[in-house]
Amino acid sequence: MRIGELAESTGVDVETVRFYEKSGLLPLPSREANGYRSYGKTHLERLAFIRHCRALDMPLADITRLLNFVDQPASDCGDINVLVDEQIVRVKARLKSMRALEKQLTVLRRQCGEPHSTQECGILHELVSAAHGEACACHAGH
Amino acid sequence: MRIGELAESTGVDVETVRFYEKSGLLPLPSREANGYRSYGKTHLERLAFIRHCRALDMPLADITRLLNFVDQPASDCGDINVLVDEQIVRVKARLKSMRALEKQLTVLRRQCGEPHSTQECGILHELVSAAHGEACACHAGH
DNA sequence: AGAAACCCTGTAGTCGCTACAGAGTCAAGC
DNA sequence: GCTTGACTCTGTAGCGACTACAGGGTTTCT
Repeated sequence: MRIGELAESTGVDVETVRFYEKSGLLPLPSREANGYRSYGKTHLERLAFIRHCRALDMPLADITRLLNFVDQPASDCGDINVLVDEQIVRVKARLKSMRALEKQLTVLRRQCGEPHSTQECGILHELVSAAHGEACACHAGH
Repeated sequence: MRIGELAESTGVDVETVRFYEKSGLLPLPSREANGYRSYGKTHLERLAFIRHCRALDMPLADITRLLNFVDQPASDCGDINVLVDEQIVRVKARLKSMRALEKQLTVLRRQCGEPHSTQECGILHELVSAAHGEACACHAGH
């Protein structure tokens, strides 16, 4: 299988496949006589694994560690739990701040219904008031 | 006011202040005889404005546009609404995918309660099954 | 006087790709 | 046989928003 086919069947960009190889996530494939990369089933599975982890927003460094576990079936899996737990903590934290962010933005958006001169724009007024150290509606309630 | 004081009173890193200057967000300050940057109240307010916008996760390019509006008080503010609306759309979309992500991760985490051999780890099993194109619990229900 | 804390410029690193530039290879159509 | 187009190769640079030096100069405190 050439790189284009591998990329196609995993929904990954060709450049990204080469990037994963360079980053050490994908093992070096064998080469055809012309120098083209030649992939097998194991590469396909490994790439699918990587994409699945990426869909869970795991950093590549963590995926590397997971792949090491996959390659050593006899090792203890305790660190895998830790790794997933850390990821959950990260996501939860981001989620919390995103929720606050959404609220702040909608409050801010309400400051200006109809377009008018910038001078009277409630949104800008809000943003500028922060610059004066005043309380602003969008960041008022923590 | 020197750069350290400015950074301190806005909660911004000194390097970040210089970065904002280089990016054209902060106007060039005057310099002391020794070459040190010298800031005034306007810089302080502008920097606070920038940080407030960044707290709303706006890209620097959008903040630049907002600052242009601030500098032209007579202009129409219609584009400001558009800008904020776009930001809200971005945040809502990210929020949605983050929520799905959290769910997927907690499902995944449940696959492995107690540490044991990697071979039997439910988490790895889930992740690997995706590599075989099978349905996985964490990405099962869309 | 000497050390710590500040300031300067400029460059490189982070993360996970993405987008070239410039070249070689291959299959199909005319 | 020759061109066109699609594929592949390597290597490097760019994104966004910083962060972290390296290698110097200046100020401030003791």
